[in-house]
Formats: sequence, C-alpha cells, structure tokens
Amino acid sequence: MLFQEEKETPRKSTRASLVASSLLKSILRGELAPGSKLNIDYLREVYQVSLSPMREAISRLVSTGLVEFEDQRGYRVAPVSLQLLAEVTRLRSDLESLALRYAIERADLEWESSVLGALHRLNRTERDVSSPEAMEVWESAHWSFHKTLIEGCGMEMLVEFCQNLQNQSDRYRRIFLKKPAGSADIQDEHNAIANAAVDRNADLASKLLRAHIERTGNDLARQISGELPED
Amino acid sequence: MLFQEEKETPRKSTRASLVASSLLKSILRGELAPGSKLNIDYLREVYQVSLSPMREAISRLVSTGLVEFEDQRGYRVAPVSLQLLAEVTRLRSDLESLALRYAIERADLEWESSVLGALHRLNRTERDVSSPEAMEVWESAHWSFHKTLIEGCGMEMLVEFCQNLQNQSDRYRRIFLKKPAGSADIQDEHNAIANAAVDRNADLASKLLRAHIERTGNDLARQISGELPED
DNA sequence: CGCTTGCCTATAATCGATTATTGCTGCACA
DNA sequence: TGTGCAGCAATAATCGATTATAGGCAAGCG
Repeated sequence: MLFQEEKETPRKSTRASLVASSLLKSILRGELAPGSKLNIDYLREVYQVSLSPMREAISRLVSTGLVEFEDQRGYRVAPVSLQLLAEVTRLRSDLESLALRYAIERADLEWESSVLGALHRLNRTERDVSSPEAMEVWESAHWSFHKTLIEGCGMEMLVEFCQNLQNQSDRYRRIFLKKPAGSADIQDEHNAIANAAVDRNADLASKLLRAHIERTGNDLARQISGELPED
Repeated sequence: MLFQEEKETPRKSTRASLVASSLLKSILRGELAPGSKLNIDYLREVYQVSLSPMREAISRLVSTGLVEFEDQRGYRVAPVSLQLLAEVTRLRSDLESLALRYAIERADLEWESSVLGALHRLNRTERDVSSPEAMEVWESAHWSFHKTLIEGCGMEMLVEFCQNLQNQSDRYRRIFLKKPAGSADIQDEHNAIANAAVDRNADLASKLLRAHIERTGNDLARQISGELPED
C-alpha cells in the first residue's frame, strides 16, 4: 500500500459501552441523584436498550466507585458526604503527588514535552465562568494537564485509580459548586507545578501539586458544608 | 408441585456472585492462564450457568484488574510480567504503608486490639510449607493481618485498592512460587510491625511494613526471573 | 505467485420471555 | 391495637434464541 492508512482502530462501540459512558456523564452531572436506586427498567426505557447491555453498562461503573451493587438489591448511585469528599481529596493529594514523583524520577524528553504542551493548551483555554460550555472545555484541559503529569509514572493501575478519584471529585464539583470559585492565581499554580516538574525538582513539584489539590478540595468542602449534613 | 424441592444451598448469593468468586479463585490459582481469552461458551459449560450471569460474573472481575475487556473482543485474563510485578510490589509498599500511617494517626483501642488479635492468630497458625492446605490457611491469616493494619485508616477506597494489589501479588505467588520461600524471621517482622503500630510509631511501622512487602515482592521476582521474559 | 476480496465459522452482543426474590399491604387474630 | 403472615406487585436474576461482528480461509484477480 502506498501510504499506510493510519487507522486509529476506531473500534465500533457496543451499546453497552455507549450507554455506560452516557450513564457515567449523567452520574457526574448529578442527573442521577447520589444514593438513588438505578431502576433498570426505567433506564432501559431512557437509553432504549435491552436488559443485557443495560446491566452490563451499569455493572461497569461499579469499578469507578460511582455505582454500588448488592446482590438481589440491584445497583445504586454512590452516596455523597463531606467525609467521603475529604477522603477523596486526601487520596487525590497523596496519589497524584506520588505518581508525579515517579514521573519525575523516570522523566524523559517525551514526557516533559507533553507536560508543557498540556500546560500551554490549558493556559490558552479561556476560563469563562459565565459559560458552562467554555467551562467544560476548560475542565477537560485541566484534567488533561493533571493526567499528563501523572501518566509519566508509567503505572497504569495508579493512573486509573487517580482517574476514579478525579471522577468522584468532579461529581462533587458539578453537583454542589454552582458558582465556580476560581482564584486568579490558578494559572500560576499550574505553571509552577509544570516548571518544577520539568526541572526534576520532585519535592517542590510534589508539594505544589498537593497544595493545589487540597486547596481545590477544601474550597469545595467549604462551599458544600452549608448544604450537606456533616455526615 | 407437591414436593417443593428444598435448595441444598440456602444461600443469598446469586449465580453471578457465586461464579464470580469461583472464577476469581481460578484466576488467582493460575488455572486460567494469564493473557488467555475467557471463552464465555466454554465457561458457561464449566459453571453450568446461562450467558447473562456468566457475563456479569466476568465483568465484575474487571474492576479487580485481573480481567481485561475490549469491545467486540471479549474478556481475557490479565497478563503477567516482571515489570507488572514490580509495579504491583511498589504500589503495595507505597499504599499499604500510607494506609498504615493514617491508621496509626486515628488509632483507637478497637483497632489496636484487632491488630494484636490478627497477629496472634497469624503467629498461632503453623506455616507448614509441605502442606498446601495448611499454607492456604496461613496465607489467609497473613492477609487478614495486613488488612487489619490498613483498615484502620478508615478509607474504603484505599483498602479496596490495596486488596486488588494483594490479589495481583497473590496470583504471581501462586503461579510462579512452587517452593514457598519462607525466611524464619517472617514472624519477627510481623511482630515488629504490630508493635510499632500499637506504639503509634508511624515512621517505624511504615518503614518495617515497606521492607516486609518489598522483601516478599523481590524474593518472588528473583524466583520468577528465570521463568519469565524480562519484557 | 502475491494480494485482495468475499464467504464462513466462531464468538461477542443483544433481545424478549421467564423465573425468583424482595418488600409492601392488608387481613386475621390475639 | 399491635403482630404476624399470606398474597401481591415491583424488580432483580436468569434463560435460550437471535443478531452482529471479527478473524480466518480460500477463490478470484492481477
């Protein structure tokens, strides 16, 4: 063949996959209330699929921690609480900074470049808190930056766990944070983290990342504490 | 029907659950080879269940990391490699010691008692390397001890992740370690960890736990390195 | 001969019907 | 008036049949 068609393996999605990702979004957006039962017949109707793919889709989300399951009782959306949010924030702080340390340890040009690339994209994405659509784009770039940082550790299991924690965190933000509380120095924080990372200053980078995550988490918790019972 | 057939197993579990736990054991024992495809029709035959619970059972194991899934390609047993083992060992070391630190931080009498209880049971369980059955019992007590230590952290997500890592580790041991390599001072190690824990000496306890996990993991890796390609 | 292309089989995915279990409701009874 | 149990929905779980897809094989074409 003259020029090798670069097929990205656009593997055709199954219904179960499509429903699963759609359902994930619904849960993250809080459209399916925390703690509520996932009635399969109802969801079947909503997504217009049969029982098998519906069950399969739901069951896949169990591994993300956003759905819980009990024999003969079915599935329900994971509950929320200030305590759980604190747990998520602490683990994000511990694990993302851990992953970043490993990433810096085995850093190569490739990784450094992706980090600076992701940073640039994030900085060039406007954070217009008045536009939900724009915020979606910004949040996506934001997580991309974080993910790029930690993916350098080369440990899939760790990255996946961080992804789950991020999803949890994201859910709290979407559900409870009506007014995006964006301090102006967010951008400075990201720049500082990225610089420390490519400078191979693990202690500093790790410290800054922790601070960044904990600040975000605490801001969120403070906003929520009025709306949610202490436990 | 006149004679309502009494179920021989008055269980609450569903077929899917039973099959899932049975399948998990099979994978841990290496009866289902790492990397091999999980042929649903075949497994259906083996476990004598229909397609739906079979799929459900398999799909639940995906969250443990012992089974991988791809759309239209089905399920397969997670592969093994020295590199992956190293990853598992490192994460176990990092995360169990992290959990232990948190546990010590919020330690109460209840936790201290369970730790010493689990330690006692472990010490009183004979480690007879010539008897597979005895070793099963010992391994169970061993993991119980570890789990008791880390459960004190009160973070379910972290404990569950540690459990997954432990399962992974366990699989390598069962598959590759034909001759249990038990140094005589294993018991001393456990005692030292437990003592440091109830003494609330987080630094020492954490250091000892790391050493314990890394020693085990490295012993295993050394034994394997002859059998497995470096990757 | 080598490459493409179109069956063909194995297997993954989906479906709708059926069975089992749970949890509620209302009636009998103390 | 409270308790317990039978019967009755609601819904979770399972089944076997059907449809869709992938990957191998062989015929057709260059």
